[in-house]
Amino acid sequence: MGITDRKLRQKEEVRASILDTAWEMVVTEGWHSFSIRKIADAIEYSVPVIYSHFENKDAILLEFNRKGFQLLSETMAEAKKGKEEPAEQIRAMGRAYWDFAFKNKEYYQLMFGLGIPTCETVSKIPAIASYSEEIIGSIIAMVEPGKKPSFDPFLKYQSFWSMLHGLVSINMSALGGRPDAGQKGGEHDGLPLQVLEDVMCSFIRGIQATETERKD
Amino acid sequence: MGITDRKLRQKEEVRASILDTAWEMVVTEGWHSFSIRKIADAIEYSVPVIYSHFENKDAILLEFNRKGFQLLSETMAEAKKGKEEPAEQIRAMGRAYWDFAFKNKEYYQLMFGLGIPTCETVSKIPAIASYSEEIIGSIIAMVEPGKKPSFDPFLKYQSFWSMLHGLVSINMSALGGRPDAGQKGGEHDGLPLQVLEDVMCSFIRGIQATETERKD
DNA sequence: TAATTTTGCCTAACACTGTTACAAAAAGTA
DNA sequence: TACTTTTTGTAACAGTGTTAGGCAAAATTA
Repeated sequence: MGITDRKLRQKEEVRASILDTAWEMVVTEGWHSFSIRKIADAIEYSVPVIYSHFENKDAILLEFNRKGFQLLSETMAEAKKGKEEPAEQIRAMGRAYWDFAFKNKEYYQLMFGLGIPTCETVSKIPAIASYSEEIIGSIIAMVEPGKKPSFDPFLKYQSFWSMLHGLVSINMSALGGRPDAGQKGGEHDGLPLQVLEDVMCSFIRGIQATETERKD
Repeated sequence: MGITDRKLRQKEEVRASILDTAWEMVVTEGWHSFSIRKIADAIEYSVPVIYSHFENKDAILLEFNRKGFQLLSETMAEAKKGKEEPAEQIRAMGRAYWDFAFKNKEYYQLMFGLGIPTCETVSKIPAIASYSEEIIGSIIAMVEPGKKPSFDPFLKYQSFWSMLHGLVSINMSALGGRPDAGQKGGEHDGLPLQVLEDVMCSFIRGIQATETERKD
C-alpha cells in the first residue's frame, strides 16, 4: 500500500512544517506572537488542520519543551566529555548551561519561565532526568574519594542548578540592577560572566571543603 | 470647594477598588484570570472606566510591581534590623527573601517571571534600588575589616540574588527534579530549606575566604 | 430659572485570541 | 461510475485588550 504510506509521509510533512513555522515565528517575533491562527496562515492551511496534529496549543509548547531539554542535556554531556577532573566538568557544564540559555533564549524562556505549567509536564519529558544525572554524576565523582558522611549530591545539584538558573534569568530580564546591564555590545559582556565564575567557584569550593556544618 | 474634593475622593475610591478587586482575583484564581473585563464586571462599572484610571493592562501590572518591590525591600530591611553580624544579616535576608517569595507567590511571579517586560520598567520602580542597597550594604560591611583588594560587592550581590532567585523559582515551579518536590505537606518542607542554607553557607564562606582567585 | 458647557459613564464596535461543529470537497474503493 | 472515507475549509462561540461615539446627569454660566 504505497498510498497510505505517502499519506503518512505528507501528514508528517505538515506536522513538521507546523513546528518549523511556529519556531521561526517565535525566534523572529518572540513568544507573544505564538498563535495558532498565525501558524495556520503561514503554512497556508486552515486552523483545524493544526488541531488534527496537536490536541491544543499547549501540546505544541510541550513539543518544544521536549526539544529544549533534549538539546540542553546533549549540550551538558558534550561539555562534560572534554574534561577529566570532576571540578572542571562542573565548571564546564555551568558555562555550557549559561551559553545554552543565551544562545537559545526562546527555549530557555519556555523551559524555565514561571508562566508555563512545568509542574504537570515534568513526567512527560524524560530528557530532564538525563540532564540532571549529567550534573549529579560529576558532583558524586568530585566527592567520592574523600568519602564524606552526610553528603547529599541531590542537594548540591539543586544548589548548583538554582545558582545557574537565577543567574541566567536575572541577566535575561536585563534586571541586573546596573542600568547598563543586559543588551550592550554583544549579548552578555563582562560582568555577568564574572558572576558566573564567582558562583561556580564558591560552589566547587563548598563541596571540596571538608565539613558542611551549619548552625541553625 | 467640597464638591471637587468629594469627586477626587470618589475617583480615588474607584481606583482603589480596581486594584483591590484585581488583586483578590489574582490571589484566588491566579494570574491567568487577570482580565480587564472581569475586573470591570466585579467592580460593577463598564470597561472604559478602568481605562480612565489606567492607561492599559500593563499599567495595572506595573502598579502591582511597585507594591511588590516596596514590600520586598521593607521585608529585607526588617530582617536585617534584628542582626548585628553582617554574615547573620545576609543569612537573615536570604531567609526573608525565601519567605517573601512563598508567602507572596503572586507578587514574586509578577516581579520575576520571565514573561513580564521588566527590562523597560526597572527605571519606573525606585524600590528596586533600595532593595539592592539593603543587600549590598551587608556585603560591604562583611568584608570591610579585612580590606581586600579587587573585591566587587556588586558582583557578590548579583551572585547572592541569583542563587536566591534560582532556588525560589525552581521550587516554585515544583520542578525540583524529585517527583515529590513541591506541594506536599505545607508548601515547602524540608529539603528546599536545606538547599537554601547550603547555598547561603557557601556564599558567606566564599566572601570570608581571603582570596578569590580563579584559574581560567 | 433657563441655557450651556462639562463630566462621567455605557453601549457597541474592532481586531485579536483558542477551540470546535458542521458542511463541502477531495481521494480512495468497489 | 457510484459509494465511502478521509481531508479540509467555513463559520461560529466564547473569550481577550482597546477605543470611538453618544447619552444623560451634573455643574457652570447667563
